[in-house]
Amino acid sequence: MTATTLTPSAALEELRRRGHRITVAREAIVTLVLGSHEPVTAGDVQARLSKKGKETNKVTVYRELAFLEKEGIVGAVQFEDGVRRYTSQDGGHRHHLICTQCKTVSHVELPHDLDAVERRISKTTDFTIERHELEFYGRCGKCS
Amino acid sequence: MTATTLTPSAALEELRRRGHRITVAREAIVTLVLGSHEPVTAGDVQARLSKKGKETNKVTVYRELAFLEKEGIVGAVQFEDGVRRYTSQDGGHRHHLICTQCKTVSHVELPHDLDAVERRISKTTDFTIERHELEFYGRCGKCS
DNA sequence: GTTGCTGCAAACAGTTTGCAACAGT
DNA sequence: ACTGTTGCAAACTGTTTGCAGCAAC
Repeated sequence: MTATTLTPSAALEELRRRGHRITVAREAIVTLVLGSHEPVTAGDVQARLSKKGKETNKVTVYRELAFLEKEGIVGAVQFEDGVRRYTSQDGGHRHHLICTQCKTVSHVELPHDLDAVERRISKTTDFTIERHELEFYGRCGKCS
Repeated sequence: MTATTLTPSAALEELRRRGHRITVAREAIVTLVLGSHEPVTAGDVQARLSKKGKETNKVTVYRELAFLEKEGIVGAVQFEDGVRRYTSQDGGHRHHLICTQCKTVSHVELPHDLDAVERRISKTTDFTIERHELEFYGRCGKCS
């Protein structure tokens, strides 16, 4: 459900509707993150903007990414290097396949997600699950 | 399999057998981490040592934890705050239940772990899974 | 013209490194 | 006495905060 792809322009329009300003930096960052297939770090974002001649202060990048996350435009994940990564949320919840060699991140979607596992935990503990985070570490096709 | 509990003294003996020295700091840190039921950060370790009157430089704590991980005495995990945590590895692989309110971490062990899920991924992708990391975020019994 | 957004400097947390002194064997 | 281990200072990375100026509306 709600697996519709959020385009950069739709996202910007939604932000404007909510009373936020559409600045050069905001537009560039929204476009970049929503257009990327892998989760990107603040550093990635700044570097890619810079490569396009759009120099942006890193503080602005951090603030903008936090803002977009708060507004629900992008999602955030964190792997074991402890660095925050941002990504589009198309297609709902994803699990990550992280190559320990080349560090590339790809996705899998599981048909029933972890429904069975979560049901079992609800039954055996008094913990109320809100969400989960699942990453697989190993070797991608190119590195194995 | 190999769900035997590793006691601090057994761990220290093993380290000595491998030719490492048993120093005051090493003994204290091994005992502390293996005796803790929740994963602990380097900061936790230093604070608890300090509370016992065993002041230890934080650099030593970091180095010792890294050493113990390399030697396979303790395991490391990282949640979404990006802080490294160390824990005993008794009972093999664990999944974490992290309360978003009180930050307490507890464990679950799943009877067949994620075997079915991993088999499915092996079948549908060319990724070779070495291990996985699964955390559930939500509310613990006390906080719900 | 408001006021949200940006950039700079500076602070901050967690972690790592270089090197001299020290302590376990 | 050898050399692994420690502690101190200092660097380093990722991230956050305070504040004055700017730019989107």
